[in-house]
Amino acid sequence: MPKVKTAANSKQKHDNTSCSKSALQAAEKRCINKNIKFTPIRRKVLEILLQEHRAIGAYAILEHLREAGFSSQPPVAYRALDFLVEHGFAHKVERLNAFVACTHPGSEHTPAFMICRQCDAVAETETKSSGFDLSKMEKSSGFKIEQTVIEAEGLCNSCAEIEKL
Amino acid sequence: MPKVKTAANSKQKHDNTSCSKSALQAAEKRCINKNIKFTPIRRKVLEILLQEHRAIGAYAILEHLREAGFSSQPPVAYRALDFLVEHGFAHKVERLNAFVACTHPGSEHTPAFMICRQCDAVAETETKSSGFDLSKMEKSSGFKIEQTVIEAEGLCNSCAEIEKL
DNA sequence: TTAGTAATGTTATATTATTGCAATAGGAGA
DNA sequence: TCTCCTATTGCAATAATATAACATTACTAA
Repeated sequence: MPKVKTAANSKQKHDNTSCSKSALQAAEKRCINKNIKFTPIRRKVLEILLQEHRAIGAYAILEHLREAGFSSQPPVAYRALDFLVEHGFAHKVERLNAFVACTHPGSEHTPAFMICRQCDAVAETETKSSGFDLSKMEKSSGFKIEQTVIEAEGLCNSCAEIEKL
Repeated sequence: MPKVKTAANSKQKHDNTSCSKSALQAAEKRCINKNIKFTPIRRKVLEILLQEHRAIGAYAILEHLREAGFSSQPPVAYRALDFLVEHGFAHKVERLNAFVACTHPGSEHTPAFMICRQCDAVAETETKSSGFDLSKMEKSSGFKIEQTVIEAEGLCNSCAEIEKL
């Protein structure tokens, strides 16, 4: 089973301070529109996910919360994550038992993830644009799909390049 | 998070004694051909999965092992499961953190699962026949896929019928 | 036979997640 | 404003899932 690494372990770099900021503002706006509460804890957890810019486990999130002076018992993280996932601000990556900020919140979508086993980057794509036709599966089986988990594990472009050398 | 139920909780019935038997024999044969060892523990765990006929957790397997007089520490189950998964006799259903016997072992395939949230049935289909084109995803992203997890959760045909009433 | 490897036994512990209940905050209506 | 209601948070305990580490046994092949 793959382990969730921290940003420090990863080769991927990205200054996400500014995009994290705007994503938080967008989330705030959406919560007001939907009349749901974007409380400090929820906001902080989303901020952590955005900063991290990869999938991280609930207990890693708890550490960040503790450092930031928030209460840090497991339910705190899980409840915030439940909220974020339920409202489409984050996703759970089942393969990693970890969570990641949604890269295109606001639109209803079925996410598909590509998880690099080398650098731990998690890229999210929309199902539709990635060759998946769920409706076909529904039709042929009579199964009524409510939720799907689509996760590919392998090597991202840059790690594959490196491996060639 | 959905809980893994036991056969007793499920509405689905199926006498799997005979098909379990032939599946075990087939597995045995395959192991001889591949020159890998189908030890009593591994055989028993596969038998449990086949009998169960749905996804069950490692600790449920351990109980069965204990009842059957096998050693029942967690590593026993996890090692057998690793073996079965590695050699295509079983799959892990990530969404449930549970394991299920492969319904068409022997052929290389990328499985896709449909998990009924009501009766817990897990149906396996082949990716190709169910509207997924992974190669498209690979091409457009440059990501080299090594393994995929495709799991749909929803209502199976019969549970959907019942719900209509 | 003996050295090497694969498999098993066993203990301990790590990691992930939930339950249950008390305390508090914030909003809607009297 | 007060009061009730509900949502959220705080907190302690524990459940559920999974792995590490190392000793022992069994099988295999030179």
